[in-house]
Amino acid sequence: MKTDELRERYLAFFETKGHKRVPSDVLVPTWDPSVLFTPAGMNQFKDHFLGKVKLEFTRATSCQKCLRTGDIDNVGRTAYHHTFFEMLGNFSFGDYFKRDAINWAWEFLTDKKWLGIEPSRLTVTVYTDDDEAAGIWAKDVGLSVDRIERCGEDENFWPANAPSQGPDGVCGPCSEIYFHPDQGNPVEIWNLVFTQFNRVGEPPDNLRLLPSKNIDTGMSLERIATTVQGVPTNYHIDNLMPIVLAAAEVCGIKYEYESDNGRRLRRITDHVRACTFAVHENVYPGANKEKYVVKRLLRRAVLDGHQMGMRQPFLNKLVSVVADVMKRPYPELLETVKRVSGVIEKEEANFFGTIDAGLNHIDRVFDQMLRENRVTVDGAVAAELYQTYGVPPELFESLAAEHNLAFDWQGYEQAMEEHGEASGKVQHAVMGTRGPIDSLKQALHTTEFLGYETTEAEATIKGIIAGTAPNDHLCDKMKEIGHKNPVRVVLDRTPFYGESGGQVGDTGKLVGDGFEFAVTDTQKDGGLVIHAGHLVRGVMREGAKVKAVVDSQRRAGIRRAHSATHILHYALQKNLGSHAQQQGSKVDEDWLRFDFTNLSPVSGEQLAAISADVAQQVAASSPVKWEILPLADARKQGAMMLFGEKYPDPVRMISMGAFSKELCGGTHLTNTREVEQFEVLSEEGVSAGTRRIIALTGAKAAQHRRDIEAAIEKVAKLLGVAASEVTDAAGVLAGKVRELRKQIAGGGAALAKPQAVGQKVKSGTKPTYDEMKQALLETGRLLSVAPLDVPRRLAAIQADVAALEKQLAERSAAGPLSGERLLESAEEVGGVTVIVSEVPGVEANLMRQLIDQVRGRTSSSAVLLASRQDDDKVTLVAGISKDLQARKLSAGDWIRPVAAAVGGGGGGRPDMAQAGGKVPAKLPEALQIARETIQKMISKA
RNA sequence: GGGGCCGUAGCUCAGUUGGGAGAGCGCUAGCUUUGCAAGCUAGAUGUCGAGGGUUCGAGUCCCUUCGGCUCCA
Repeated sequence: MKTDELRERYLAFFETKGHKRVPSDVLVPTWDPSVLFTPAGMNQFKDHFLGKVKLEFTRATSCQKCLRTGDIDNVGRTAYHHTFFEMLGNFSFGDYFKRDAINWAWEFLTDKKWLGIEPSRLTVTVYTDDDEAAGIWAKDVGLSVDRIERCGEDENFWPANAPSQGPDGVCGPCSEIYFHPDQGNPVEIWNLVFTQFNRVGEPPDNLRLLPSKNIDTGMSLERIATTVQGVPTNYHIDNLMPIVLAAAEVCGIKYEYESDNGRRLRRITDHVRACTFAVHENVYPGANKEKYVVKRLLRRAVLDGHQMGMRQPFLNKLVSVVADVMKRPYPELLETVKRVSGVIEKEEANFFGTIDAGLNHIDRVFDQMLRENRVTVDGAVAAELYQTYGVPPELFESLAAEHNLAFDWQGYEQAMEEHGEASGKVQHAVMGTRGPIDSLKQALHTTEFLGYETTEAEATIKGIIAGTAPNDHLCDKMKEIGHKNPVRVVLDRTPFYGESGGQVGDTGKLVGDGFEFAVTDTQKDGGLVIHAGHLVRGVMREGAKVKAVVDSQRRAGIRRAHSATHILHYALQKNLGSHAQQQGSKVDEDWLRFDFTNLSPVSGEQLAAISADVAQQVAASSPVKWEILPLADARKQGAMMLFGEKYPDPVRMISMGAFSKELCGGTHLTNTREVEQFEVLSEEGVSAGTRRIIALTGAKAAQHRRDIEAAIEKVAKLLGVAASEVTDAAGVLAGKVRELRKQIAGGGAALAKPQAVGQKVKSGTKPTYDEMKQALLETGRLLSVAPLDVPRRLAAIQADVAALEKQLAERSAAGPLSGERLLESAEEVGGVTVIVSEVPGVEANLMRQLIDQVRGRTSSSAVLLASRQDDDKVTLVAGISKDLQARKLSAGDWIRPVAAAVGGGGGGRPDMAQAGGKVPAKLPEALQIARETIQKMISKA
């Protein structure tokens, strides 16, 4: 039986038992912050199990794509381990329990109509004291007692060891079904979890029966397929073997089960399948969270290829094979093969680069080991190379082996552990714990949301929660004013929008009889809306009537920003391509941040075109409408759907004119013109493949626009050119500074004529705002400063130019400079040519060159030059010839007392020393000291 | 979210208690030579990522910032 057929039969079987067939949730559920990837079939039903949502069905079955990295080291080595796999499951939310779960599992496995597995090949386990389950297996199914094994809480409890070690919360015993093949050990094929307890505290008597019990079963599709198809490992089933063989072909080797390369090919198979799905869902390899997991999986697979001799990207060629074998359940994979393999290829190429660089680092380590005569690669060193440059330790080890060197894995592991601790651990949220919010949830289920129609409404207080978790609690009344931690209030109905879908929560106030509560933030928890804030006057009681009033001005700004976000999303896709999908979004008062997929930075022209498109849609005054409709209908109408977003059904769809349809729960305008203005503040990278645009709307956009206009005007005035020419003019000015610096350093005789920088102001048409803005942005980039800092920076550059020109003027006033001319003023002291001279406008570098010239023309010389700068600085450089050094004279000794005379200090090497001072007025005296000092030094030597 | 590393010539990089910006490859010219990444000689090339600070003096020390690489969670 093919895997595709097996999957279908399972779902069909449970449909006959009254289950709703639910499609697989996404692999990367961004709606669930507690996990990076979907780890099990039950994940999408968490809230169903906890009674947090209204149940539209009480029995469900699904085939869920899952990804786990806990056992990643076993992948390829064993027959059954994967990172990516599909999990079959059937679920009961307070509906049927053990009896049906067990009987149906047995029926599906053994009935000829379904899988028809020989019953004698199956045994089961139950939890130690679960007589109920054991009884059902014995009496209903008819298993003999020797085929029902009782196991402890480490094996047959979920979560493992929960009764004794926790965590608190929902838990229960389970029953596992084993298959006994002809050869080898029995394999667990199905796990039935009976969640019937709530754990509270430490044993004994810490397991309380839940009022509604649940069933959660899981059967790995790959494993049951292996069993049914009678093949030795999961990698031999009909939808994995083609990938293994394709990988072997791409790598140019023959697949053999029992070999290092066999293991490598299986690992490549698993990882490329995982990466294909993840990248398909727009999770690109990167530095954080799930992106990092994808990157690591990818690199492990590439490293396996590298160890088999591959030196060019190859994994990307397997994407189409994965899509082909998985096309029946996931036809959408076929549509993105090109994009997915492109992304993978790019990352592969990156990693080959990393490996190349790593080889150099490794060689350096080997060289050092050779010098120090060591034969074992230090694990800590290897770990450091891995942490810093990504040099894979496996690569290090195999190269070490080639050099007959050992590799210290133990030291490596230890160093990595220390690094993990230094990087900080994160504690995981415990599932199913019950706080005051949860009891409110059970009583209320949802807060009725009125915010789409109004910003004011009458409501009743249903709960007041004070304190912070885990010490938070419900209270009947609240009279304390000025409390430090925010208090949370739950109403039966509210116009306040709780933060979700990137839109921030509303602020405002709750006014009741004799009291007022200031709402500083609004959050959502399940279906409840939580108003957080502070009591500002009076006494607030549970059950009291209030008037809930949203800060409508702020809300208006949020609506502008949110609708503008949808328009921006449209404009991005139009200008960059359909890949430019939302990756994240934050909407605040007239402020929005939008992350989207795009491999390269968005150019100035593209950005201008995007802004123009947004402006055009705003000006077009398109109506904004929303409707509630079935998810399938929304999809049919081409509404934008995002991966990882969990959409309810029916769903709320926002449409703007004919150009935008998005599923969204946020608050919006009624017409695009109400956005008023839209201004992009910045475009930047957040991680590889993801860009971020920050933009403003309404009054904030208008203010920003005025700031830009003011800045450009200032710049234009400063440079004396038209606004459209500021970039060029700034470039010329920056070039001029460079030129002047070079002249001063090089001592070029020609004094640059101060050239007019576009003195003529062109009349002609006034440039548009967009042109001026782009000019300012470009100028900012040119000078590497923020656009609004451009005027200040330019003023500084102009001051520099003036100072440099002054310096050059001083120098040219003093006449041409050269070693020859200096020699004219030389005096002879004991056979040594001594020059002590002020050289106006000359800086240190040029002084050194002059001294070198003198030394080149004389046999024995001592030269000290000085110049004044900026009215408060003196620069001194002294040099002596080699023969004087041989007589133990030092330029440093000479220059020190001279520098002291002008209030400074200095030093350097024996042949050349540099110093400076702060009192230019004393320079003449200092030079006199210089002459006396050198005379003494020469006569003494 | 946290840790580490790197930005110096077109490229790959060196630059040692702070004191004259370098090497190899490439490039240009000449010579030599019939060749396969040839040899010799000469030469050009730098906002030492950006901004600020400390200092008489910063590629080097401190702070800020931008860009890139990398690991951990």
